[in-house]
Amino acid sequence: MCEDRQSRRRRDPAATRTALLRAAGELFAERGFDQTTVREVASRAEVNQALLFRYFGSKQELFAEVLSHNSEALLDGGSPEELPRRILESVLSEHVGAGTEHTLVALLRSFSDERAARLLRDELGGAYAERLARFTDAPDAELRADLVLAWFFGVGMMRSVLRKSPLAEAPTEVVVDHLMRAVSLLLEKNSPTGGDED
Amino acid sequence: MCEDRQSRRRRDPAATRTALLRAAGELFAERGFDQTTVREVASRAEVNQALLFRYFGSKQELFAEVLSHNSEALLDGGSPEELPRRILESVLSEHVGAGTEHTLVALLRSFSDERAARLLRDELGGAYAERLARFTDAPDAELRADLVLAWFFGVGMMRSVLRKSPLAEAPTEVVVDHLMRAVSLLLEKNSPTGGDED
DNA sequence: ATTATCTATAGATCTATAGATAATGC
DNA sequence: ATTATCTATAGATCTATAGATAATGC
Repeated sequence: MCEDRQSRRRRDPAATRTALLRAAGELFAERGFDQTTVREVASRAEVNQALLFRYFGSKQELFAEVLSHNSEALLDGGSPEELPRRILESVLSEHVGAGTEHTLVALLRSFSDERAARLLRDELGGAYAERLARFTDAPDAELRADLVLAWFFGVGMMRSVLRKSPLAEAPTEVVVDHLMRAVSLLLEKNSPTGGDED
Repeated sequence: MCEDRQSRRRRDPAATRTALLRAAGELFAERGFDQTTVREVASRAEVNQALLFRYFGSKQELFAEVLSHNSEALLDGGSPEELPRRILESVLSEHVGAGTEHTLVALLRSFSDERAARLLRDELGGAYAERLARFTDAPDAELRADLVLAWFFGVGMMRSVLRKSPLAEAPTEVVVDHLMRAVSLLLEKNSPTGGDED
């Protein structure tokens, strides 16, 4: 019998690519790398599944592109002093929404995948931590930055991924306040002319 | 032709069960829930794969049992005052090793799986956070406990799962010192009679 | 006789590719 | 003519189960 076939999409490579990237961003954020299938991505993008491979080569390369795309926007999207707060708010908000860049939740949901983890460690972790390290002149600045980043990720994980109460229900500002207070301890700058230290 | 079959294991239900639990604990810690297959578990336990289902019903139930088993040991395994430090050390150490109870790394690697996440949120998260909340009498004690737990998990994740430098190479004591200092801020007790704290 | 252990496989995935079809650009 | 899009499927998983086999306990 004549199955009704998918109506053929208009030829528009750029739009197809963009649609795939966007759908992938949403789905990775909703389910993580593992649990997202290429068929779901294609389906949400309203694109044939084979095109995903034509444009990105593999599911993993697609993920890498999503991550670097979204991270650039976050790292360079505002004043440097506000970066810690911006990262924090990105992992706290789960509005996997409309036009704007996605949150870091995609990343948080993908920690457990070996291949995704390598990307995180090598490309992203480095970029975020390096920026945070600039906030302090302590000799172990990079370690402190890692600890702060780990906190942000951990909180985002428990709140947006795990949805543990009461953290999941707490107002963003309350969470941000608590964290920023403790973080300023770790990342404070001791002015070289002899400020006090902890 | 006559394939050489698996030599039949001695009948010992208790030992079989234990072997499966132990192998599962190791593998979940090494690879997480998703990436661990029941065949690997059975193989490491030197047990036929079908027995896993006989004894635990499903992969998910096996995971639940591993988690609760390991957590009990951690929660009740020492002085209450030392609990934060014990949790922290558990996520920092990755010695997925011999006889002793496993670390929490199994848990950390499984955040992204929906089914595993439910277990974490409902059973474990609750137990750990509740214990931590006892350390402070702040009105938002439970939220603070969540934030501390999130930090521990986040640090464990970046160190043991992601293996990000320099965090992955830092000595345990250094990491513990940094965290415990900041944590004492969040969990301090303002004794009503006005003694000194921490 | 009971039941722990094992074999074999159903059934349900999922990624990736080869090659057919048809819309565009020259 | 070129190449974006689509069909169909190979090939490789993985969980779970039905039923055969054999070790134990009475």
